[in-house]
Amino acid sequence: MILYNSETKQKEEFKPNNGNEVKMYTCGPTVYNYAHIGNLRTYIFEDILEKALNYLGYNVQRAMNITDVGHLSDDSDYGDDKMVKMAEKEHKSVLDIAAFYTKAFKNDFERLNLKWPETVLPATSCIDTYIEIIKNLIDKGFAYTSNGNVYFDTSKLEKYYRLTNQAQDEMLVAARDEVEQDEAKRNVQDFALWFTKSKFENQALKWDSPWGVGYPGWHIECSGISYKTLGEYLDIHCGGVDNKFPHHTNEIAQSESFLGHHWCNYWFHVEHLNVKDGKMSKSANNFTTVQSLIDNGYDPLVYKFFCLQSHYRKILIFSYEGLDSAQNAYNKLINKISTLNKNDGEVDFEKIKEFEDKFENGLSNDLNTATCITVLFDVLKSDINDVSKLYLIEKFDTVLGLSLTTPKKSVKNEIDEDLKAYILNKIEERKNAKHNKDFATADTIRNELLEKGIELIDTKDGTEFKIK
RNA sequence: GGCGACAUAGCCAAGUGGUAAGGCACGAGUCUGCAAAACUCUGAUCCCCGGUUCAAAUCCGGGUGUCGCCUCCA
Repeated sequence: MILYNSETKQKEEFKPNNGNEVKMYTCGPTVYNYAHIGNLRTYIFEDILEKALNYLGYNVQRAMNITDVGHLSDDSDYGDDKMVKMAEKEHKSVLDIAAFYTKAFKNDFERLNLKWPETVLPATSCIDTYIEIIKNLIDKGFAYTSNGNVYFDTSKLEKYYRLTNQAQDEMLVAARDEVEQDEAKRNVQDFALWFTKSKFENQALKWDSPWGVGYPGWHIECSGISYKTLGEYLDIHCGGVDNKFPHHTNEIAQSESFLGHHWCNYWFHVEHLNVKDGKMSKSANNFTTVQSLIDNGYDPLVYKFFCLQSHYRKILIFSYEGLDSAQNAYNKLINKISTLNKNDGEVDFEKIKEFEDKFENGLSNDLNTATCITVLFDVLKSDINDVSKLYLIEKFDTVLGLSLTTPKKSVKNEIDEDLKAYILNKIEERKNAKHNKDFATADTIRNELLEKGIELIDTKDGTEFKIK
């Protein structure tokens, strides 16, 4: 499998450290609010990556954190911790808030057919590990205490900027107005490992530590959870592009200084979902959630399909127009698949090979899901038998997770008998009207039903109906 | 100010040196009493300028434009 590695900035042949065993870490959410579909784009592709690796014969061990402590306020840098702020607003404890939004996040995973990683740990469950790492970093001289906090000393590294080409003296310090410079740091790019004092005094959760009662810095949690659950060597680390700097850069600094060797071989970053004028974000208040998609009548899988038609390293612009287009395509696909005959013979393993190859090549070529989707259409258009088509589509769907062969139960089977009798009665009435060339009455019946959300479809073998 | 990404038909989008996948929409046709659905057909020389090459959307240089990051973000 060829994967683009953000650290080397090129596509590379993927080789795990240990045979077919892949250790994969994915940065999780801060659970102070619902995830929006832009956040979810990253998790969609991480899920595809994991399933593609499985498809290609690897065993994947995957871990993810849930950040339930120590994050700043809203998207500006003022005020209180995000978690604290939301807790106050909703009159609940910080941990209640975290539990609530973790559950919501998990629910989004289910609705998008994403596999929940085997290991998911809240940041607050690994405080001991952070303390162990920080102690070690201080002992080795990579960290220092100042004004009550513990900071990582970036000047001790040969190369600090690993995922970005920025040169230190060319960086603007506090590029955004709201960001204040912390005078306690020795170097401007140093970052906190442990806080006992900060501008956010009302931190709700605090723990005892060798440096006083306080809470961990943001970056240490991923290093800690990754070390605790996956060990000293990581094959792939994933996240959104915005995390390249400072988050992932700092993770590398901490982890490698602590471990004493190179840590992670491949960095997988997913580009952002934008709206027309820029990125989708909670602060810009231009975000859409899975629930709001559902409320607007869209199947969440339509959004997933929308994402898979483009590449994960390209910005994707979200619009309802684009989503409608994806919805049409997805519905046609599902409908067509549902008409395939399950009993028309045996799978023709000779003929399906070319499609399997094309699909596999798509996955192997830096996760080119767009060509994988194209293979779906190719299969349906080809002249292989239906059983072979179904075999392929089911196989491909183990990676794509689009519920291609298991669409929701036909509404037709679930409606109550009275309604069904009523509709069949109307169809009969219309049939008679048509027979008598009374097309006005026939059309009236059709329109009446349509207003009630019942669509009539005339076929050679008579009239069928569909409830919207 | 620095770093980086992107620019392909009306829209989304693949393509990484050999004469442009796919999807949506539009239009035409078949079918139909009409319509819907379904099926068939139809469209681009790849932002601009210059260079390398037998050959470039694909490589190099210079523009233009859009977006992102520079300690909150997926």
